[in-house]
Amino acid sequence: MTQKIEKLLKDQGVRPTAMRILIYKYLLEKNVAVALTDIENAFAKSDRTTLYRSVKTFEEKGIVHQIEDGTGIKKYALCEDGCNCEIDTDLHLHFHCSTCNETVCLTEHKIPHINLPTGYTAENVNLVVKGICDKCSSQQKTIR
Amino acid sequence: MTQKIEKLLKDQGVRPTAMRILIYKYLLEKNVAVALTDIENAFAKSDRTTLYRSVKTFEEKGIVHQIEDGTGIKKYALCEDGCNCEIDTDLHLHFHCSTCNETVCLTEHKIPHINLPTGYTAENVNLVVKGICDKCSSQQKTIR
DNA sequence: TGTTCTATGCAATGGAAGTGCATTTTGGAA
DNA sequence: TTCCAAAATGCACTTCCATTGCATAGAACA
Repeated sequence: MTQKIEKLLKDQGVRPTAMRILIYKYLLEKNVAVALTDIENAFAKSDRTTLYRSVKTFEEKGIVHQIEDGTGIKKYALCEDGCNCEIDTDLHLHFHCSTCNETVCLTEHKIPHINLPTGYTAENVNLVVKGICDKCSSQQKTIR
Repeated sequence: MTQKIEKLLKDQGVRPTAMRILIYKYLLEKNVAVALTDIENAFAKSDRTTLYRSVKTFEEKGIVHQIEDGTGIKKYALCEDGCNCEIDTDLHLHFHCSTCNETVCLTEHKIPHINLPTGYTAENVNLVVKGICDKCSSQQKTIR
């Protein structure tokens, strides 16, 4: 496992330090997009700056992508296999649950093509749906 | 003009103070979504808190809507006539220009219906396209 | 006119992102 | 193996924006 991650990081041109491997593992086991603060809380021993810069590096090397989920807090999630973060092919929508406050990547849901007025050029599309996620809505049912 | 705004505010249950009328006028003449800082710069005389709370009140009363354009800075724009900020009817997309840094509401462009996985309920949809706006792209042409 | 509710202004707080610099660690060359 | 240079880490700050508490000014209404 660790070796796989190590190889993966190396392949992307990122030195597989102990901390980075841990961060990668953390992102892997969380299936939601996480904020820097989340990572910080998970690794109280490490400094925020290290985490910040590690994630930044991951982002530059195409290992994670940043998500703006409308909360104003930047979230990060691992890219899918073969993701180039390219417009019209890789862009999926994100769902932000207003109950549990988690943001998930709905990678199978591609963003439909958007027609813009003349003169406008799109470089990036960000689609966030806010509502209640499946976990929260099923919990609600159970309680009642 | 001022009287129209005054009536409009009253109708929405907002006391039409001098400051609020000015803010409303400002939002009206800007056809882009503005940040609190923008309003602050436009009215250096007034306190940031006043502006903050005025806009907040506007938002609560359905006079403006808040926009998350992916910059992490909250933007505000006047609601269209008859806008209820309702899903599937009023939701339009926003365009953020990475050159001039302005965010416009493309109100005529409604967001296509999104199919979510089972268990997910949508309350709100936010679609932001980032790229170059018409003004900036035509300027570029002119320069070259 | 007086009372009460609302709006305003000032000061301060808090959260998150980002930077500069010193120190440690790591990988590779000698 | 040892040493050097580059990269990573940790600490201390800074900045920017959002938000709140409290005291004061102002408006509406009895």
